Amino acid sequence: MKTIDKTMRLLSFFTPSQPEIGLSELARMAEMDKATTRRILVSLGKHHFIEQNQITKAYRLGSGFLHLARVREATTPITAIATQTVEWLCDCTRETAHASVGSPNALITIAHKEPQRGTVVMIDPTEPLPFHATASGIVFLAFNDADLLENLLKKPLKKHTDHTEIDPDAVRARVARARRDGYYLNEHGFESDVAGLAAPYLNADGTAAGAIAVAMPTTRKTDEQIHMVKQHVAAASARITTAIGGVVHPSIQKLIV
Amino acid sequence: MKTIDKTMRLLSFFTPSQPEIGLSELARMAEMDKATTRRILVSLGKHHFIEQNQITKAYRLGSGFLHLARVREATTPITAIATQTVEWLCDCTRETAHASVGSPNALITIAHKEPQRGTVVMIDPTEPLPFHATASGIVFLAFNDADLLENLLKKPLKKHTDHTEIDPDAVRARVARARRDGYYLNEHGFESDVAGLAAPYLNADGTAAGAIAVAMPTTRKTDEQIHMVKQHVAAASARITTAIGGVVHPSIQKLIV
DNA sequence: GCCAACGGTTCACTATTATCACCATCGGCA
DNA sequence: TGCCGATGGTGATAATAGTGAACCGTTGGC
Repeated sequence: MKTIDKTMRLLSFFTPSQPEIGLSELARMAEMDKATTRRILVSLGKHHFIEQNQITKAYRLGSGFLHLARVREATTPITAIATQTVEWLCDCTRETAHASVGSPNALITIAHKEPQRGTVVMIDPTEPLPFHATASGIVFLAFNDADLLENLLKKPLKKHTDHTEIDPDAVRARVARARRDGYYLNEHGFESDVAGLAAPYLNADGTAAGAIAVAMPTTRKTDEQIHMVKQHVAAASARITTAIGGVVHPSIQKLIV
Repeated sequence: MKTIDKTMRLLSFFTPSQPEIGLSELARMAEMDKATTRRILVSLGKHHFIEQNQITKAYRLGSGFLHLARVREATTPITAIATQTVEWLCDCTRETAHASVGSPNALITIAHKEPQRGTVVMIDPTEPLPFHATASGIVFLAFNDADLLENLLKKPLKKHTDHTEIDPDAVRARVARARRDGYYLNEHGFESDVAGLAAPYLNADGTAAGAIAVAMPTTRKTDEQIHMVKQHVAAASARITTAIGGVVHPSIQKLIV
């Protein structure tokens, strides 16, 4: 079904930071012919999945997704569950908590909460989380098809801080460790002086649907703190997994007291 | 792009009341071959737009829509605007207010609020609003392609109450009146003893994106009440239209004091 | 007033997708 | 028990669909 693959590929280029894209630019990004690109966009437009800015002629996502997201949420209320769980996690750990779902190129934040205290990590919920540079990304890769990881490593990885790991083999090792441990602790990978501890939540088929994580200043990173956060993140992960009909992975189960 | 048409057609059968559908049933509903249906579903699944219940083997919408809906909302924050405006409308009129967006077969509620008082109309936000039986539906049809109306009238219309209008010509007349007036007042069409007054909000190209409405018990329907509600609904409509980059239609503009 | 880039379109060419007949499996029912 | 009719799922050929280089008209910068 190559037509569908191309269609979905096109959709994946629309992001919060680039929500409107012109025809030529989109064709270039997707490495497709302009004519093909346009035909797909027009087709999607007929079904309200794409709209066009009448002035700039740029294309943007349509209202159809609003509708389907509501239907999806009616079946599997992941946003609702995640919001609750993130609140609980933030209250327990007194650190910033956030949950995200997978998309082709990154994780998208669906819920977040910062605690009431002096120094906290602030999160921009519209910013996609790159797989290789975040704890959430590593655990997501660890509990997904190996193809996703390998496709990611084909292209050179972006350095978000001086400490971002961009060596493919090192990333593979991190993913392997996350798979073994059921969680991952990442430091300075996405933002300097921030440590993230994440665990995935799983679909019924055992693949990761997304990840839940705690982000804290590295200055507060002690063994006791990590131990405490790890247990709470694992519990939060298990809670969401169960709620969406998944089976909690043994490596996560054993982290919970 | 027939493949895309078929794909989107399949997606349109997933509704809050029927969020999981088996292969044979879906193929029958869409009047497609089982093999074709399955290939499309598998393709969508690869991109996380469809998931399968491992036990019942039924298909449901995937998490991809969550992500795209967030991107869409980042561009055109219609849900956020609608939520605010519905609150304002409810507070002003002291009646139930709700906003909805168009989908292929009905309108989907994206925001609603009931006022604090004795007798109010209660709304189930998961229930799709049929075009022909609601004030919102009539105004949505009035400010959309005539094809949508004609396709709807091809099939026999469903009677939701004893008073639901199901005669095609009568529905055409109602739509024409809504187009002329910029609003529509519907009584007993969807629920007995409820009157709905709706106005559309428009995209930049002049077509309706959705509708905003007030629902009240028919017992409170007086000329002054209707007049007051009409003005507020028109103002709310104009507010949303402007916020999403549309141009307020003259017939709606003239309703605003 | 040129050039380069844009959005959009065309039509000969070529690839993809549909269909039917098929299989394995499940759950009732006698 | 074994049959029936339903389900999910599959594969090879026939039929239909999608592709893309080259094109047009416009816009905006230099």
